[in-house]
Amino acid sequence: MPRPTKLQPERGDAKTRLLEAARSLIRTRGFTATSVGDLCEEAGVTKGAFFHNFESKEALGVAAAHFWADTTSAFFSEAPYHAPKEPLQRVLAYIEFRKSIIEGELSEFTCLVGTLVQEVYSSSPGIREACAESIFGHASTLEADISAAMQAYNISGDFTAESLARHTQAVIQGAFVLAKADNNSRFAIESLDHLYRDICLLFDTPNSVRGSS
Amino acid sequence: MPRPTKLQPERGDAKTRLLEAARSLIRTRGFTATSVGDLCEEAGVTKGAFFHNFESKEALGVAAAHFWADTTSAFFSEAPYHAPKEPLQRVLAYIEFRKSIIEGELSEFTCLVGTLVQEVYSSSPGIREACAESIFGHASTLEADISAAMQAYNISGDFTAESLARHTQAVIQGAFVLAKADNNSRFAIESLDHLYRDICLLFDTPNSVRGSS
DNA sequence: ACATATATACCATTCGGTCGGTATGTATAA
DNA sequence: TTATACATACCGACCGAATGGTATATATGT
Repeated sequence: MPRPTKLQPERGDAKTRLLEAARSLIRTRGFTATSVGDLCEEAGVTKGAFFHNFESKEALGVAAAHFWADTTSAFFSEAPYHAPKEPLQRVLAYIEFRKSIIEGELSEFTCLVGTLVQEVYSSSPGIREACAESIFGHASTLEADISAAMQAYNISGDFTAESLARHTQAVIQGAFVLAKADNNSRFAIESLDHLYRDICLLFDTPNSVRGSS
Repeated sequence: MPRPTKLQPERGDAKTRLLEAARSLIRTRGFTATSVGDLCEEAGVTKGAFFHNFESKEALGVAAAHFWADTTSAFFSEAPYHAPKEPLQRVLAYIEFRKSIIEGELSEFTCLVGTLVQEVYSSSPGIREACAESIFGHASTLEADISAAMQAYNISGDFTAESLARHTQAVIQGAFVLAKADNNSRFAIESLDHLYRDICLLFDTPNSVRGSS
């Protein structure tokens, strides 16, 4: 049973606070550069609480990736881009929504698991796998709309709903890399505009083979 | 004047060996998780040599990013994708070339500066800037061909040669993130296929406005 | 000889992690 | 109710190892 901590009871239980601290600090500094002490300080918790709730720093990394998957999937499932009646419009609305949430500090809109997996893919299989679940799990939430759009437009190119869903995530992840390099969000927006245009073309041109059968 | 080291003279001077060690280790473990001791061991060099050649670990990070920019720009300028006579074909050949060099271990084909900048964009402005120079510098090498192709096909959409060049790099960087999450190169290839198709559509459809003036 | 390049011993600090202890909640039973 | 018993959650001092960095010595090329 979680319980408010003694030190700062108003902030809730230690585990959640540590996961929130991890989300914030890892997005800013990276996983390795974030020490257990940093996390405890940010969470207002002691090391005892840390190692009571997590077996190791790596276990916190895995938990942070799961926490990210859970919170983001709730966030996206409640987002307004599901409203349009046409499936293609929902896909395009998703991209517009992704653009709209690019605001404020880089560490506030970039992806925790994308950063995390680049850093530890080789040294921590557990974290890598949890990140993969988050990324590809989110991608899969787009598949139904893409698939319906492909049927509606009678598309039968040499790609699939799954591959296009994954590609959108690749563009988004790459957009974040460019944004961090540029220390500015403008090129991330720019790439999402390219993605938007590319998907329009994919669904609205003679080049995307429209079968007649 | 560089000089072969005493310990392993056949491997050349310490500075170059440290930069090569950095390229390899940082791509595998990340920057923070790579210690100065690790670098020295991998390079077959002592700490004295390290701090003689680099003022600090961060300075090595900056130098490693410049080293990456130099070696990759030489590599790409000699690559065969410049051969086609049509500019659009050169752009497409570039993407095919990028696909063709996705081979072997993840740490052998992924991008040093893309990984590096995700990790330290906030904590080390010097490294961030060096990474940005490498990424956007490489993107700019594509601009002439894209621009020429846009003129040849009389394209006047709401994008530019610069933006498309950057977008290709976003896709490539994102493809590497997905590859690391999946611990496999297949989805990286898949995204480059999407990029290839998208560029074909962009240059070969009624949807890309072909002005008559 | 003299500047440069490499080697080695060493230092203060920080790291992830451990451990004994305390405070709080809950189940049981008189 | 109240006393007892036990489990859970948190605290904070402490540990050995590793960290980035320094100081000094030595080797090499001109």
